Amino acid sequence: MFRIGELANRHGINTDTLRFYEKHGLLQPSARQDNGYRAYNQADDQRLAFILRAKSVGFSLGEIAELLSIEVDKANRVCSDVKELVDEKLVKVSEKIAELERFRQSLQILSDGCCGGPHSAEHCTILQALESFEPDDMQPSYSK
Amino acid sequence: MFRIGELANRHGINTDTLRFYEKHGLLQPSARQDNGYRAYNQADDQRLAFILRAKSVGFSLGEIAELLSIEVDKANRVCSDVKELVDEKLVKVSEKIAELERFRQSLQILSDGCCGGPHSAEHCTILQALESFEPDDMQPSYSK
DNA sequence: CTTGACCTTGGAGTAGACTCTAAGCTTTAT
DNA sequence: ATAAAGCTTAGAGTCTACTCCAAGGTCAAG
Repeated sequence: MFRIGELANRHGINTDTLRFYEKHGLLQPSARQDNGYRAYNQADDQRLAFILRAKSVGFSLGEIAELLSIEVDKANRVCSDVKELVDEKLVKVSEKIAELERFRQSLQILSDGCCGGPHSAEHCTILQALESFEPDDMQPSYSK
Repeated sequence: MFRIGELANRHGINTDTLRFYEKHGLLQPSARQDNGYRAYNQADDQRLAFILRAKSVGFSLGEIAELLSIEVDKANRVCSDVKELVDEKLVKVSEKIAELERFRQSLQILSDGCCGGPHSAEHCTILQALESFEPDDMQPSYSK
């Protein structure tokens, strides 16, 4: 049995985080001591580890709640239930990467076009681009 | 001279967004009509276009405020002031991409290991990984 | 018996970028 | 004349994942 501070410490997180997870239904302590202190057992510890691993691969707390609901009812769930969640997340992450890649390329084009020197910014190509170019003008041209 | 609705319409945004930008110092209407309505002129329109272009390449509103402060004082600023902001953003975006790439690879490994079929989730490799693997186990192994 | 570390609760604050609501005035169209 | 559309304001709500705060109870050490 661990108290909240011990459990938090074992996992390198804050006690507030544990109370936050509890409030959001991710991790209920299995019991309370007579004095009202939260009492976590081995299973709670493992559940927390599950949560933190899921977080480390990018799942949001909402998605983790879904994963947990399958985990606790494994016997009545199938692989495709689980894989579906992973694959949906894979799509979301890939889309976000694609968006950021577009940003990165636009920024790179802006950066490359600017001398970055001590000249007056009045003719700075970056500002000129932001003043009047269309977004398309900041896309890379694969044709050249 | 445009009223708030016209300006919002021309740029495909919400009037609330315009008021929000105003409150946050990004875009002040150059005048007010006698009835109190906001009156935007050509310069305001161009400033808004600048803001939206900067947004489209990934700048946050705070970063855009910095760009605007250089833009309006161009004559006394230099290229390196501008390029610095772009390059800092480039670093932030690249770091975020790197993080998401790690997520993507971990998720891909989880997905690849699972049959995704109608079998009981009791032996699902994804759940097993989240139950007991160390985060490193979900990194790709470049050695193979 | 006091100090300090730990625990409890409810609730507020943070960041970012809006989005919505309420109550009310103005303008435009019928 | 009236209804619909548009404008005003201040302020609240949304989402995510915490993080902090206040006021107070509990427990071990010195």
